[in-house]
Amino acid sequence: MSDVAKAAGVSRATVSYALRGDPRIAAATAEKIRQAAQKLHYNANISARSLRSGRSGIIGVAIYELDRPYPSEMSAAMSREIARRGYQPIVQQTSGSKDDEIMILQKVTSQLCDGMIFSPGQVSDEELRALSHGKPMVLLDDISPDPVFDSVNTACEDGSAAAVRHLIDIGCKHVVVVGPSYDMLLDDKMASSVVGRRMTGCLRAFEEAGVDVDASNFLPLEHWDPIPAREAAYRLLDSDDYRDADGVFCMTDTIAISFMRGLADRGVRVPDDIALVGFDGVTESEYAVPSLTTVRTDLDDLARRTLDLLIDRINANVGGAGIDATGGTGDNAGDGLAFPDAPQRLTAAWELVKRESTRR
Amino acid sequence: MSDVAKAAGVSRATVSYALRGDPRIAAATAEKIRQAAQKLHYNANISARSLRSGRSGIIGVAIYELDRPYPSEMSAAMSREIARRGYQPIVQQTSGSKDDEIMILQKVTSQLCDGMIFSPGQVSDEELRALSHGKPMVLLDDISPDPVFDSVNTACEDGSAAAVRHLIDIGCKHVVVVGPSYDMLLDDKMASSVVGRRMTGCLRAFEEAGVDVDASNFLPLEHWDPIPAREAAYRLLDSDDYRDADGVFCMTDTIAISFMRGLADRGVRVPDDIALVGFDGVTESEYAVPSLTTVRTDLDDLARRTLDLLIDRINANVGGAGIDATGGTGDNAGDGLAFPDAPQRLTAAWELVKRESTRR
DNA sequence: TTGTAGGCGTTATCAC
DNA sequence: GTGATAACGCCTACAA
Repeated sequence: MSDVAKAAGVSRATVSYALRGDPRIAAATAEKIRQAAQKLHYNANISARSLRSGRSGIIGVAIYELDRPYPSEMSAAMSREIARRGYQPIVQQTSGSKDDEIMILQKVTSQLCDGMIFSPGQVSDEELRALSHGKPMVLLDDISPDPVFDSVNTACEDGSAAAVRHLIDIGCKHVVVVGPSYDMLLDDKMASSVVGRRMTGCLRAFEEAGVDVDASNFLPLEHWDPIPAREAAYRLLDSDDYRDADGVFCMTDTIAISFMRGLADRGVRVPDDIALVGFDGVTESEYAVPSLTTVRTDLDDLARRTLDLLIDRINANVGGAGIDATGGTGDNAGDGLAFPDAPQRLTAAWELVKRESTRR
Repeated sequence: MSDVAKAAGVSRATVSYALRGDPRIAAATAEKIRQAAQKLHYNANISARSLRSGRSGIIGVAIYELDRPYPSEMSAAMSREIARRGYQPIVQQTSGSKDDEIMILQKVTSQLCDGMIFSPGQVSDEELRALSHGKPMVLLDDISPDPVFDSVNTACEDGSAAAVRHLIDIGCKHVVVVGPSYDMLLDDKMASSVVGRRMTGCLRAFEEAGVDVDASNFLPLEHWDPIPAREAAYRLLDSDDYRDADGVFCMTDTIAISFMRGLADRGVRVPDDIALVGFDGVTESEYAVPSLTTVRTDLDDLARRTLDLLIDRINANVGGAGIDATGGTGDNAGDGLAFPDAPQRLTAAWELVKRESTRR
């Protein structure tokens, strides 16, 4: 910074002001400084800035299973939206264990980032509050009963209901939901977990159609992974309970595609013998053979809503403008409106995309 | 840190030493300090550490198109391996433009990270050197003629040759390679680009089989994306040049799966009418119907080799041990061997996985 | 084996 | 509108 100051014939403080677009600096001076910085390949040191001001201009995304289509497409959408708002995105994988989630939050995200987007796996809301160090955080698909943070959710209930309704509409007599166990109905987490809310949606659709529901309408999956999902198809075909199943709703596209592969292993035709619906709307679902009907979450809308919330909180924290005065289109939803302190809870746009797997 | 020092009854310096496992501190003292830190939820501030020592304990992965299966599976593998070695992984998406790649390197990766793993799109090796600020970097699939950095590559030539050979072996009379254009042979970048090297492998296989090659053996693709790949299938079927094509090698699995979808749109059967081979070995390839024969890159091996190189360079930079004395299994390949200064160039393990798409 | 002191590159608070 | 100066929290000679 000293070098730039010298080259531009000003003091270091002036360089700092000019580079961050402080209006106090004369336009001509600022331009001269910017050019000097450019020529010297100068870039402000993030560590120093963060140490001194507590702001880094970085927003972090921490997500489970970066190698699966849905999380990776979601991270990509978040990254794009973060960059569009003049922040630097970083993505981190929370590979399952609770300790790992905690470590990521402690060691990098909460320290380095001005705000975080987190898809909680194991950590509770209360623990998160302690780990957040007071930094703004928006949670994804967090359904805890009394939320501590803003959150944006996928349309678990409505989406699942639409999926099951669609199967019934096309004439399925025995619809099976792959993922949750029937016993879950007894669970007190029905309202506070993603599975529970999706199951609730399914039940609503069954009820509206006048379908009586029992254990034979659910095929539980220990892990929502490709291998168990593929094997679940064998279980469906081998068990008497599901013998007349003619429609299946899988709780994620990845499950649906693996399940479909399992059906293909046994020569069962989709949609002729069994119709199939997924959830997420990953790219893959469009290119599968047959292409997969699915409840598509609008990831761009999800990202937009998430960042609306997060950036409002970040600005509320300091009561000022963003760190990068040059970058922003500055549409921080709701200018001038005081941001409410109570955690907000939004739902991303979605649609039922009808494709070959339910074409009859 | 002062609080921890007070709680443990030592000075701040002692806390710093103890927490990083400096052998000078007595084991009992160190333990006492660790417990105090734990109780107070103390974590060293990365910004301050990085500012003072130049080391952050973070390794960055910068990669193109985080929302595609191959890059996302690769990032996940890298993240796991980075964590396994006691560093914190962060992933960034370089969404295409050269400016974006530069910005990512300038603004965060090169500043914040002790080392970087980069899959270069538009930026030249020389530009990278300037942007790296002397920090170690390992490139992925960088084939520049005189490399500046270590790199780890996929088996472009051998893998492609194996793919084409396999198609010929199962009896294909007219093999078409989807991706590069025949004109590329005239290009001087044959040896220094991924496409070029994969094409070279194809040509070798053709030659070894005594097959004469012309433009009808190549179906060029403007962008290696699903939509153009799907349409490429229509082009193949509609053009007289490819009328008798009975085997297709696609340069990535994503292309192959989209291409296969295009064939299905026209009712062409795989493998009966046309056999198909992909490249990468993404999870999706195993669950496609029919499952896809592919040249699978061993991502764990790729990650291992990449981090062997990178961590050796990081340690050479400071001539010491890793930042986290507790974390490492410490198998930094080749103990005691002086690390050569010349850029290394390694190739990841791979295998041809034969599946239904070439079963005849 | 432990304590002391100075500085890493910024930004914020003052004067001017 | 600009310049001097003191922190931010940590690391590391060096002294004890």
